Amino acid sequence: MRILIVEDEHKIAASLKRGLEQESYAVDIAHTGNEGLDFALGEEYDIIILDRMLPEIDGIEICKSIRAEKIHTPILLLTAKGQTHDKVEGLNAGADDYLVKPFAFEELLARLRALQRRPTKTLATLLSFKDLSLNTLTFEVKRGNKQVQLSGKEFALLEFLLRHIDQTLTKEKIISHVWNYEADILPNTVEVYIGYLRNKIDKDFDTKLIQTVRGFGYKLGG
Amino acid sequence: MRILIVEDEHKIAASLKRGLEQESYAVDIAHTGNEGLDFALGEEYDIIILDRMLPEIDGIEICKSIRAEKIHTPILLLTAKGQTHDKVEGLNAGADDYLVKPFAFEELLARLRALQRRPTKTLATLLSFKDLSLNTLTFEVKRGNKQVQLSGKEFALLEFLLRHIDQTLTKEKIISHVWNYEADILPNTVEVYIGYLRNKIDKDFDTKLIQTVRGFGYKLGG
DNA sequence: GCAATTTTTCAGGTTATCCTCAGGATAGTG
DNA sequence: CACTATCCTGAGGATAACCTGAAAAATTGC
Repeated sequence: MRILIVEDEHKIAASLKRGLEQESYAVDIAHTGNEGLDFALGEEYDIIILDRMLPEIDGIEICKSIRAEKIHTPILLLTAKGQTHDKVEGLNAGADDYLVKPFAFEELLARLRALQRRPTKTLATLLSFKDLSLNTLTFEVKRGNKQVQLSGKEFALLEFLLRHIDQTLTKEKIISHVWNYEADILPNTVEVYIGYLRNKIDKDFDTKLIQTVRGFGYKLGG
Repeated sequence: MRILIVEDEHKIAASLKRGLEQESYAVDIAHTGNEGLDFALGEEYDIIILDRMLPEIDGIEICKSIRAEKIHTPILLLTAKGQTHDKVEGLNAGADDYLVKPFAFEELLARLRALQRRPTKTLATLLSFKDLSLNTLTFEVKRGNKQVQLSGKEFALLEFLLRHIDQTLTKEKIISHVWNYEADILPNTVEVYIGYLRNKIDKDFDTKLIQTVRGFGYKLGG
């Protein structure tokens, strides 16, 4: 189990590290927010312990940044105040649990164990068809063994196609599931996006997966 | 994937929307129960997130109303209290899952993914007569075990015939149902399309399914 | 605030589909 | 059988569906 601690007070950080290593965790320490973010993005941790109050950046911001990078590692937020207001803010920012300072070390251990029990990693949904695959957790898309880079809308459209493999989907249906209410989208926009997907997914391959069913819509097939 | 959020607290709703859009969901927001019900009945959603406590109507009531309209979209109920009593009530009303506020955003994501993994109830869409079948969801048409490729109008005409199996349909009736009102269509056009259908459906088979009732119209029979 | 990316619209070319027409086939009637 | 209303069908122009390059509009990142 690998743990990252982001905490500016050196003494506290060091004592946590010692205690956790005693429990056979592998511990890294970052003393500033930026450093912490670098570690979190660069290495793979099983849990991140994040202080709410940091010199440069707010812990909440770090938390948001980590989530924005699609990293779903469980985050435990440490905070000096115990107001529920703070708690809600932290949870909304993407933290998984929340501990008020000062705390008993045993309490921390218990929370860490609870976070580890959480089945977050098993939740990845893998959608696939033939040699095309899409991971809704990591946003990775592959055709064959080649990684494909998609934009947000392209991804959403492909996900919708993959969730309805044996159906022919009309442009209207696609619009109503991939776009929201206030988006007023022309059918042609769907055609354009299908074109983009074809360029990225079908262009370099012999078997074309995205099929046009003239008069009805589109479907995955081949 | 399209999500409806019914939540009266604007801040929470907005922050959820932002977070979910980051995850490539298409999100609509309703701030009152009535508005939420309108959205749920009028649009197609893949998931509905429903706050338990709403100003006008109780979330539970919205939930019941949605189910009463035969809409089987997965519903996730948000509630401030964590009493099991509430939980049971929510699930009885037709909710599929249940989350206590405040919650970690990651937790919400996990629940949503779980709800999406459920097999969606697809309503029966198969029209058939003898060994002829038509699927309105996939737009597939089969005669015997042979797939038949129809154009849009041909499909619409055959669907109309299949929905009125015992009736003899006049050309006028066919025109007014298969074409739209302002379309000014000659009766001969129907004859032409009946011909197209016969070529694709009856030509290679001994028993002819499309019958002419001279002076009155056409019907499926044989 | 500016550059880069993404989203959306627009205008064009291409092609299957749609629809009409005209002439031929067929069924019903006297 | 002849006559007529009705139906069938091959041919072809009009139409609408689809694709695509490019540019406008919106969004994001620095």
